[in-house]
This record gives sequence, C-alpha cells and structure tokens, in this order.
Amino acid sequence: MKEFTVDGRTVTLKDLANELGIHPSTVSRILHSGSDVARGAASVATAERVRELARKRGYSPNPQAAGLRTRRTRLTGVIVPRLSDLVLAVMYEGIDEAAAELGYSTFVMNSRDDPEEQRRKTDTMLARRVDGLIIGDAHLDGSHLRELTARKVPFVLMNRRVPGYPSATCDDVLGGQLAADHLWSNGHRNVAVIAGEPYASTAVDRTAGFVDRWQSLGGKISQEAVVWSRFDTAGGRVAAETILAGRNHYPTAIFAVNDFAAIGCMGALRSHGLTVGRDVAVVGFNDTSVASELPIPLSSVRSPMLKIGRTAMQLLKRVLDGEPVEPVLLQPTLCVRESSA
Amino acid sequence: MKEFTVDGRTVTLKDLANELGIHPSTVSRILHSGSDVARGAASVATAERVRELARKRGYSPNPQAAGLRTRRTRLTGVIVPRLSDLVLAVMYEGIDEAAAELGYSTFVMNSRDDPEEQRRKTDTMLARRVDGLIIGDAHLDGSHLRELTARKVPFVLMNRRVPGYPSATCDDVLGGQLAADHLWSNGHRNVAVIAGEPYASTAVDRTAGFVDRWQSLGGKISQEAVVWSRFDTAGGRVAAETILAGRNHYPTAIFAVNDFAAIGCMGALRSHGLTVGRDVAVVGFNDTSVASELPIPLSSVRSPMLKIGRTAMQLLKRVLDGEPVEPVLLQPTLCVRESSA
DNA sequence: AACCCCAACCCAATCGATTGGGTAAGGGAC
DNA sequence: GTCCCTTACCCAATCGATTGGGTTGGGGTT
Repeated sequence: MKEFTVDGRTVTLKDLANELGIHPSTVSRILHSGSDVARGAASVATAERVRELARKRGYSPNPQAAGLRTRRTRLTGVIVPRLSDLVLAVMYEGIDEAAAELGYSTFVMNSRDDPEEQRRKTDTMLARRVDGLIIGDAHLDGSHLRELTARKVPFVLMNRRVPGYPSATCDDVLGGQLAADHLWSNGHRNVAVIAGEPYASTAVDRTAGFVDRWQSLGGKISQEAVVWSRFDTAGGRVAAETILAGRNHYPTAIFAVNDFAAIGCMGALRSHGLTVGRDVAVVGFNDTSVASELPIPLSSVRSPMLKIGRTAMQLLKRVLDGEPVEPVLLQPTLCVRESSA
Repeated sequence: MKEFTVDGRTVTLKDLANELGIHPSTVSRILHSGSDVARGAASVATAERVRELARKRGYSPNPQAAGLRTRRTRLTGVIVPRLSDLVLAVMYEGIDEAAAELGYSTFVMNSRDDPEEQRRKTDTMLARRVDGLIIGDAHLDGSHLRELTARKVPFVLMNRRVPGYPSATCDDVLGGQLAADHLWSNGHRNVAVIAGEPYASTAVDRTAGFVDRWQSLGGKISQEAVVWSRFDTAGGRVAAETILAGRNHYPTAIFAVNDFAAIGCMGALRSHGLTVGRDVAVVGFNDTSVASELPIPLSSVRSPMLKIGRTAMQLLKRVLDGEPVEPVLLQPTLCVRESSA
C-alpha cells in the first residue's frame, strides 16, 4: 500500500528518519538487514520502532534512487520472437514467477526473429539499465550473442540453445526420439517431418533427434520428407501441402516440431480428404493447452515450458551473482492422443 | 550502442561535458531540445559538437537518474489475467508497439483474474514507480478500480470495460449482434451461448448483444441456453457438455464468446458424434490466428486486438498528459467460415 | 555615455537511497 | 585511573540528470 506524506509526496527514508529523530542512514541500514540488525547499526528497540513506522507509513523504497547509487536495477529484459506464441507466453509466465520470487521485475519485447529488431530491442533494454537479459530468440549462427558477450552483458538463453552459452531448454533431441519411437512402434514406416526454422535449435534438435532415431531403428527417411517451415499454423499448413504434393504416396505419419504447425498440418490433411489419426498420424511438440482440446486431440511431446522459464530466470540470477552456470536440459514426455493412436 | 569510458563505466553527461569543456547542464539542455536549441541554451555550433560527441561516445541517458529528478519513469504497468491467453498476448503486442513509439517501456504481470493478485501486482508495479497502469483484467464490480482512483493512480482499462472509467475495448455488444444476425439469417432458430465469466464485460456484452438481437429478431432463447464458462478450451468443452446434456434436442448453433471456448466446444460436439458446420454451427469471438487454420475453420467475430492494445497505450498517454479521455469502442467484423457456413 | 538586452553559458541544489568512515558514551580489563 | 572495545548512532559524499537562477561580454539604443 503506497502512502503519502501530508504534502502529497510518497514516503521517503528521510521522512521516516525525521519522524523518529534519527539519521536516514540508520533507517536504511535497519531496513536492509533482514530481521536481525546488521553490523550493530542500531539497537533492537530502535530497529523495531523503525520497522513499525515503515509499515505504518507504507514506506516503499524508491528503486530509481537505490539503483542510481548501487548500479543495480533488479530489472531483467526478456526477448522473445513473439509473445503471442503460446509457447513463449507460458515460458514468460515461468520467468515472471521466478523473477517475483527473486525480487526482480522484467521487461518483455518481441523481436519477430529479425536480427535487426533483436539488436534494437537489446539496446532499448540496456538503455533501461537492465541487470541482465534472457534471450528467447537465439539464432544458431550466434553473431548477436558474440556481440553481447563482447559488451559484457550478462545473459542466458531460453527455449533455444546455442553451444557455448548458458541456456535453459527442453531436451529437444530426446523429444524427437520419443516421437520417432512412438510412430515406429505403431507400425509407421513412411513418415515426414515438418521441421520448423533451420536457425532455431528447437527445430534442428527435434528434427535431428527424430531422424537419427528413425534411421537407427532401421527406417528410411528421404531429404524431401523433411520440410522446413514457419512455426505457426499457416506455416504448418504450407509445409503439409508440400509434403502431400511432392510424393506419389502419402506418408502415414507426420511429426511436426511444434503444435501450431501440427494444427495447420491437420487442416491441410483434412482439405485433402484425409482423416487425422486414421489415414495419417500426426504428432506435435510442446503439448500446449489446445492440443488436448482439439476436435481430434493431438499427440504431442510435452515440454516443461513453465519450468524452462523459471529455470532461465534462476540461471540468470546465478550469472548475475557471478556463479558459474552450465546449460540445463529439461526432460520432455510423450502424450499420446487420438491423432496418432 | 552502449559505450564505455576508459575506466569501464558507461558514458555520463558529465563525461561529455568534461571532454568539451562545458557544463553538464548545458549538455543536458542541448540534448533535450530536439534539434532546435531550446531557450538559447547554447550556440548552434556548440549544440552540434555536443550532439556529435554524444553520438560518437554512444551516450545514453540514465533513466534512473532522470526519473529520480523528474519524478517520471516513463514506465507503465500492464496487468492481464494471463499472458498465455492469446487475446491478451496480441493486445500486449499492440501496447508494446505504441509504448515504444511514445518512449515508454512496459511491465506485464498476470493476475489470473484473482482480486488478491490484482492488488499485489498493482502494488508491485507502483513500488517500481510506474507512471500509470493499463488494466486488462477489470471486473465489473470495480472495487479495485475505486481504490486506484482513490490513490490517484493514472490508469486506463483495456479489453474489458467498466462504466465510468476510460477504456479501449471492442464494441462487444455489436459483436454479439453480428453473430446473432449471421446465425438467424442462416436459418437457425434453436441456439445456445457459451457466455464466459460473468464478471467480465467482454462476456456480458457479447452475450447481451447476441441475446437482445436474437429476441428482437423474433427468436426465443431460454435461460438454460446461456451457459457461463471459463474462457479457455477446457471451459468451452465443459459448457458444451452442459448444453448437450441439458436438452432433449440439440441446438443447431452455438455462439461462444471466445475462440478458445469455441474450440473446446467443437471438441465436445465431435465427441457426441456431431459434425461441426453440418449438424451444429459454431461461431467464436476474436478471430485469433488459429481460428482460420483449424481442421474445420472457425467462424469468428474479429476484434481488432492489436489496435485495442495500441489504443489503450495511447489513451494512457493522454491521461498522463492530463488530457480528458473517453472510452473508445473499436469495431468488430464477422468472418464466416466452414464452421457455420 | 549610460542603459538595456540577449546570447551563451555556468552554478548549485535537488531527487532518494547507500555506504565508508567517523564519534560519543558506556563498560570491562588490568 | 587509563586504555581499549563495543554499541549505537551520525555525517557527508555519491550515483547522473534536471532546472531555477545567475553571470559575462558584446551589441544596439537613445
């Protein structure tokens, strides 16, 4: 509850100090020291009086002032391709939860996966003096990340990884393998992959995991059966059209590296008179909340999105504290539903 | 591009002033005055030298310091039920665009429509000294808003309106009418409504618009045909089950006040062996990006989500500038697709 | 010659919190 | 009694930008 002094300003340290007849610095030290009095800054009785008054007046420290002095804002920046991508939105919820617990606030910005925008947004965040960044739109080439490192900006990656940088991601290779195992054991031998954008590790790892496992199971999968695509529904539809157009006999199963691409794919299949689940199996990735509620519920590799976001924030905190950090891989699980049962 | 002085700190006004042998205040005035020199603060030549050096050194003003002095942070807070609700995510993109244009940055937080959380998040934002708030989770009872007004916090509503407060919303009553007109003219006479949460104006207005228009067209619609529900897919499924369970003959059309509820509804219909579009027409609301790409494309009342977000931010800016503002209603349009053709 | 004005600057206080370095009073050891 | 150590504080500089109020020197007026 923000309160005001008689003249309408918000309550400051000095106000509290004046009212109690002690020095602002003493008040500061008391309010800083958890519940024990730090470095003998004040007597227990005084500390109690100060805390009591602070509560009563609704004192809330001015972060501008504190940040100015301490050179830390407890602000973090989050950059994602788009927040209207459900996957990133959920991850952001995880970040936000963890940030609140750690006493940080966060800015989010969309880069639309455009390198130019990535730089611009990064600069905007740095101009705001964020303590660190969570990058959710890393491209595998990594030139942007090298710049950040050169500028000594603390950051961690989320969702997509790039070798050599700290990150919190799903074990996407494993996720691809789970999908391959599932389709193979259901008897499919002719499959295609809607692979996503080649600059994203999510797309590359999931596809690689799937293809490698498929081949080690003894399956064949041709070049043309792997179609790169955008990550959204429209992209999935286009990719599915390509798959259906380019071959004389349809695959019996399609693995899409993303639920929304899978949904677009299901739409295309239906347009071709094919029934999902009976004629063609479809497996998506992420198990977003729509997957289970679709008219034909979608099988999907569940990635722990909320956890990934939380982990990213916790990793960043450790980076900011100067601790060493390693990339973290979180485990996916397969959810089989009607689309591939 | 953030640059550093020799000793590793970021560049300050004083650094620039020292290097040019003039006073920091002069530099400040020059950099503040657009491209013309304000109030004769400096000669054109000096102004040019200052701007040139600022560019060269990559000077970027410290917002903490400026905010401390001016008591404005150019920060705004955005509170939404959940950012993983696609509708709110898109609106937030609109806010973010407009905020960037106006020189503001934004925090977003999720309240999950919980009054307790709304207060907590509001307080967190105010503790961060935001200049104003955009409230995307207003409840019709409005007690929280009365508090905000009492505390003299500048704010505007977005997505949901509450009479008496400035807001940027879709004309939801009109949206409901569009849906009613469409279904009526397609010959439907037995309809049901999945109405959403009764505390949200979106739900209430869309439902009222639909029901009132339906009745004025001469239709009948019973109490039990209007089912309140959560806004997500699961909520839509449950509501649809209620509709299908409670009646001896199924409605031939269902209007859901939200696309995700509509998707859940489509799932439930299919589970009952009904084909969407042939046996039962379904119309959603918002025209989110999935609607058109679903296996059975969903008819939906399109609301200008991005525009609503942009407008909300622009309204807030006007409030912050002390200008008078009125609620803004943005026009929806109907997109007819296979689910109700 | 006295006066005023304007351009082009400078000065210093201010915003609110933090922090390294005091200092005064009191108690205990020897 | 002297010395030292705590305890419980106070003091003042500092972070970086902003802003109301100077000051100076030159030119124009009358």
